[in-house]
Amino acid sequence: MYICPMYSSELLKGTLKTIVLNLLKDNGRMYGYEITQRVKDLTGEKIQITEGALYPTLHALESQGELQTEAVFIGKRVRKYYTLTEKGQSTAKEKVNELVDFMNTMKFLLDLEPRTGNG
Amino acid sequence: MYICPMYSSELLKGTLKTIVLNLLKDNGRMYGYEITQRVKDLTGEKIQITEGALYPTLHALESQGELQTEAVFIGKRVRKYYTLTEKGQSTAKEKVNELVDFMNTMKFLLDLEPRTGNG
DNA sequence: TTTTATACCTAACTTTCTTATGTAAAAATT
DNA sequence: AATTTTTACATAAGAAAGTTAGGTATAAAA
Repeated sequence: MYICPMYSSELLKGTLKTIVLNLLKDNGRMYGYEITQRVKDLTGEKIQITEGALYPTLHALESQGELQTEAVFIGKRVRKYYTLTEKGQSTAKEKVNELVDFMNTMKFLLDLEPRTGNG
Repeated sequence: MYICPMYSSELLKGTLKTIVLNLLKDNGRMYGYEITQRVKDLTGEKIQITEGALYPTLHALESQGELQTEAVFIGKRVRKYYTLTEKGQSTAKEKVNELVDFMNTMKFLLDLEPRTGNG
């Protein structure tokens, strides 16, 4: 039986806010549980955001003015939708750029794109 | 005046061991201070490994049997050279593969390589 | 002679997760 | 109808892996 190879969780550290902001940038509005499922689905369960990590992060982003919430009743239950504020939209772009730049630097450092001698 | 844009340090978390193991794989043997300088030079100071992070990491890798040391006197000072053990060599490969896989997954998740419809 | 660079080290603290736990409604299963 | 699973929110203790700050001491440069 095949066990899905999740990444050692240290790698995820520092990327959670970026993932959340970027998902909201692309999807308009989402609620917490939806975010965990979307990430799980998109990555084939390789990346699984835990609720213990996500909810505090959402609250922090909201208190920093990056996100705003909208409570919607689904039957008797409340579902909290999050959307980016204007500040959140620019932060999302910055964070994604920073992460991409970091990953490019890392790939170079790991010598995965060796110079071919014509540079 | 231009300030060098270092990455927010959370991103580095979880990648330090991989960087160290990979540098030793490519360079045969290195000492701690040399590693900090090499990374700084290779990345244009975008990634700076602090000694407070590096030395404990080197000690941990050694106690886990990934690295072995060789003390060399330079004048009156000791310099500690680290080399990969056999175990360290396979760990280095695994760690690099994992990090590359993770970065590919992240790039996909961030929708930087959108499907073109022919997959 | 004084400062900077080299070269090692540890410890308190912070950040950011994981793990565990709690609540409760809706849906699916037996 | 009763039980389990899924949905959906939340918090808190603890672990992991860094940063910041400090210490020691030699060699080189100013």
